[in-house]
Amino acid sequence: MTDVAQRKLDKIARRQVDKFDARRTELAVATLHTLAELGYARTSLREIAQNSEFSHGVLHYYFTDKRDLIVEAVRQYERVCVTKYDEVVAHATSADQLRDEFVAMFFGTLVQDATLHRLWYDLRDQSLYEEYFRADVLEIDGHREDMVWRVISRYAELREGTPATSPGTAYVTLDGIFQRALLHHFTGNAETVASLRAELPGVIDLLVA
Amino acid sequence: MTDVAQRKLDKIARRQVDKFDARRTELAVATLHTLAELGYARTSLREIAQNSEFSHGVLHYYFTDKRDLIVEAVRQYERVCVTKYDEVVAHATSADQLRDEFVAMFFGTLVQDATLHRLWYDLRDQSLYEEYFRADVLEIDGHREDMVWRVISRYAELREGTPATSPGTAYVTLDGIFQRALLHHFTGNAETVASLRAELPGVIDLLVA
DNA sequence: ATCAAGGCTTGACAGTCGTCAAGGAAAATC
DNA sequence: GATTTTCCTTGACGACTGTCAAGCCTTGAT
Repeated sequence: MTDVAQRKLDKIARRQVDKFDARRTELAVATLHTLAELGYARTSLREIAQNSEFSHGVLHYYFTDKRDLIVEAVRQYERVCVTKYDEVVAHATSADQLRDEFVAMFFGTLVQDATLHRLWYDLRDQSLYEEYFRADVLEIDGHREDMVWRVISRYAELREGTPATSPGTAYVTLDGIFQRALLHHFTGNAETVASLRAELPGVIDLLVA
Repeated sequence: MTDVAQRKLDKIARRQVDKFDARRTELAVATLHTLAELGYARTSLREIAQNSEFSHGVLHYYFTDKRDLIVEAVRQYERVCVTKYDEVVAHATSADQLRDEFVAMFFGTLVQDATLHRLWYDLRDQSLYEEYFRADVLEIDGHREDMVWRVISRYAELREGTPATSPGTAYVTLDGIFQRALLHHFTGNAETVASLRAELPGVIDLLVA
């Protein structure tokens, strides 16, 4: 086989692989939405397929089994959710501005992406029962911690102070507030969410005092 | 019917009710253990029955359906887990003692009752998907917050200071640390758990500074 | 134009689920 | 001791699950 022919075949192969991967992520996204809507416990392959434009059989063409599919959906989640606050950090010129915009985005995504956040906590806890995607969960959790730390350390910088806690503690504190706000958001308990929002600036200050 | 006969009947009726309730809680406890072991997603009625001394049919004699059973199991969890730290608070005579014993019990129950704690987070998140036991979850969450607040406010008292946050913020901070420690405990990541333990006293001080 | 390969649908499989009815065993009542 | 009531088991039902094989349709290569 000539070099030219070889290169041509490679190109074709690559195109096929690209197409294959594109379909995989397409189906992984459909899976993510289904999971966010129904939760891990009640998500079935047929339900996932109904949220895509294909039939249920196709899932076993692109994925070896359900686990493979869910792992891919989890990784898809990661791509969506771990750089949320970076633009806020990037263009904030004062501490107050950073804090206010962070709070706004914090509660903005809480409402806007509520089902997706609900899913994250579901998946993180499921990983305590089934090991198969725990590594991915830990990786995402680390990225979330990094994301929070970029905000807090930048805020300390603008305040000309230093963080009062480790990155891990800062993360779990803000994440705990987020979880609680999410619970009361789904309960329809708007005033509790509002009071959490009112408290958040003070907590941030506590983390850098 | 004479008064005596009436009272006798009442007594019998009460005994039957007591017996009925005793069986109910017995089965609810079996349900709780099954849930802790398998998680909400994979817990079936037949599996629950196998963790009791009865067959699967009996569950529909004492409970109207699966939801009824799970609600009762959730309430059973509440009875177990929301007074853990009260004895520590009661007999601590110095701030340092209270803090040290709290930390010890915090990480003691983390390891000892790990599967039960894992279940709590599972149930709390499931209540975001299905509303039927959300009220119970909110009630338990409130009791956990109260429990933490009894510790923190007493600690502040012994330190002759005042809490630096609201009860809610204090709770979610400690709970966030607990969740993270639980995750790394199940992962087998002992050094991360140890470093969270080393950090905890500092966080407590931060909450009352 | 023919043929092979890839992409997708359909339908079936074995297993599990919650639910419930029929009936046996045990206990309480008379 | 006989009879009614309570308690529990067994087995079945329809629905739903993940998985997979058979085959159709489309696409691209020759």
